[in-house]
Amino acid sequence: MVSIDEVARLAGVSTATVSRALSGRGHVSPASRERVHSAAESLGYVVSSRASSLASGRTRNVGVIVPYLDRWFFSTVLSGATSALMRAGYDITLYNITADAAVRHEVFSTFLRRQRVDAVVAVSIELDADETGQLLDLGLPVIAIGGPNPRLRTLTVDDTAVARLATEHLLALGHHDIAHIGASPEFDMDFHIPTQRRLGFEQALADAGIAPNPAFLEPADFTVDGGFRAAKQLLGRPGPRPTAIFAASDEMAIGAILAARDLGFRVPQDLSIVGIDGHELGEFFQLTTVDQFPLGQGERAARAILAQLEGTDAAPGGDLPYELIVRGTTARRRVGVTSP
Amino acid sequence: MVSIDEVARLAGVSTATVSRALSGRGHVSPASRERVHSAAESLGYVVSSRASSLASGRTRNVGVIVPYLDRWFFSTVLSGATSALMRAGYDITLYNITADAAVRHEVFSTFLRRQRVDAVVAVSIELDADETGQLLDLGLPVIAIGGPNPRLRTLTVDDTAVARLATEHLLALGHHDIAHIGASPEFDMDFHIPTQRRLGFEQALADAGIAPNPAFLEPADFTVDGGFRAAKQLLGRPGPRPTAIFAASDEMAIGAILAARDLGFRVPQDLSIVGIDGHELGEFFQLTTVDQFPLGQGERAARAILAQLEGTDAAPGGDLPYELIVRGTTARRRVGVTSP
DNA sequence: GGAACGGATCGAACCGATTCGATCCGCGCA
DNA sequence: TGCGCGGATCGAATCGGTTCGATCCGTTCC
Repeated sequence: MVSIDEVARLAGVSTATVSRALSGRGHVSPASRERVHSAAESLGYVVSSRASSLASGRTRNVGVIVPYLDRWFFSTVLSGATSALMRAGYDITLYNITADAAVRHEVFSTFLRRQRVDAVVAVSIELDADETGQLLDLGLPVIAIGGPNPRLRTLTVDDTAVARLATEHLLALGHHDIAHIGASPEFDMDFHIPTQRRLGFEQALADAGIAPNPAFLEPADFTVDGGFRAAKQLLGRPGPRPTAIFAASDEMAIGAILAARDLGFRVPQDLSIVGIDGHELGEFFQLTTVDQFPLGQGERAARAILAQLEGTDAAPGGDLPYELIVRGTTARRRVGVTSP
Repeated sequence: MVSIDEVARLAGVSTATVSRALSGRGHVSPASRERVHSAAESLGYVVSSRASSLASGRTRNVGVIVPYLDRWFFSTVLSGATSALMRAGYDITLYNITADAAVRHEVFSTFLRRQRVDAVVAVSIELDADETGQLLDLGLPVIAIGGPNPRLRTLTVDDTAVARLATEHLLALGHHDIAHIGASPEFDMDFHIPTQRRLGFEQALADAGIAPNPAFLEPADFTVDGGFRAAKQLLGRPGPRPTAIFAASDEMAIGAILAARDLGFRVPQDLSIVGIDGHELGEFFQLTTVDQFPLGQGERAARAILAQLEGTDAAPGGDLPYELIVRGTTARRRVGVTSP
């Protein structure tokens, strides 16, 4: 490997000047700068991050913690974050916290403390008090996407408002008998998002003066299959039947569409369905949804971290955008034909 | 941050001994080892990878290059690789080569040369000669998953054999009129996998003495939507109609299932459909497929790299497993009812 | 009993950059 | 002409570990 000394020799300057010329810090005459750059180029020299980070304390590397890699939502956020960071010249070190509690603990107690990263982005992770503390202890810029955490700088979407928006869309179309596929009320403590979405749903109903029907609350696990099963229950069960379904994720909404078709219900004529997320398959299924732009979430997190790192810190975290995308799975309630 | 000197002082030994005790290299008496470990623990000391890697040349970090993050197949391979590497105590630095040619070039010419990684795993990337050369120049262990590359150690599945297996499954069920959704013959040079799969398809037909029907070759882009459109063409067009479809990916196969339903064809009674990959939704759609265990691919790549890094290099790359999973979307051809 | 051996330990050189403080020099101004 | 100032540059200290070579010492074996 080429070292800075060879570049210095070839350019006829000291290593100090090479360092300043290449990093852009401190004064270097245009002539020297040019000589250094062409010497570096002709030798194929790239600054060793090992040495550079030891001496300067900067790594040009951002740690990203994700709970799942093989789920569409998370990998999309990650994709947005990585491309923005790489464009800025940063490397990304990936910490995949999947399932295994031992690994998860190790990440916070060891991996992150190796001084390998300049900053940390935590994507949609429910951090407990210990983990939050360990993150803070690093003394680095930290951004958490998702779930509010008062001790951390966060980028959050208002999950309750999102759910309310989806529900209000159905209400505006004349639906009263609206079912929800998502969190079971007992799940409350563990994971915030499903619960927030259920609360938003209930708020919207309450605002419209509609009493919640417990039979219209069907728990599911946020997968297509889960949505499919839940919808089959809602539609197949004897007794009153909803005219619309609000699913807490697009995957579940897609499952619900397929279940409805299976049972002979036409969407949206017989049943309206709305989801949340902005899933890549939403377009294909003509799914009405509240998009929360996961790619954009990753990019915003990256920009926020970069702003902190470069010192031009303007944005103090903030709210993430969302938007109702009306496509083909929702329609006005058909009066008089609804409940056969 | 705690440094090695503090640990040495607390344990009453030299920094050299601390280093040997914690890394497990060289001789340290059990007593000293114990004192060092408990000193380190009580101080919350973690070896600085900056300093350690500069001094030793080892980073405990593996670079992983992926072409897409937001596609199921790649993120699943990545997930398998990361969890295996993290379990072994390695960090993962992620290089996402998506689209942008400038970034892609930068990765090979700069990012990877920063001496940040001990080894590189390239996931399903078609590397050109330059890129292969740059990878080799790093002088590090490199493993490529996917596409054969004579200059690199690779882990590959025999794409032609996989496609042949899928096709032979349909043949064995009595189908003669089999369509293929996948690569167009003109695409040949760019990307190997679609072409290999088409060739396997054609080989299997030839072996069975069936002349290929150009009208039964429908190009598509490996997405659900692409498979959907392709199947609509195949099934809706006037003229002879296939009794079975072999799609070159599960996503396209799922699109084909939905298209068939749309048009009123029953799967598998009227139409058999088989895919490739082992997609997470395969189970839900009861899709018959040739699974290639992407999670396992990532794990195997990780193990191969670890073996090279730890010196216990036994496995010289090799072939990846695949397996026909017969579920509900394929059945015997219904004699006499096939072509209305 | 002494040489040979090998485990335990230490001091110090070293990895390859960054950056502080010092020196040098040209220029403007009194 | 002399002085002060600031840009350009350099030497050397520094970052925090790892590891080489040397020292020390208790065993084993002639």
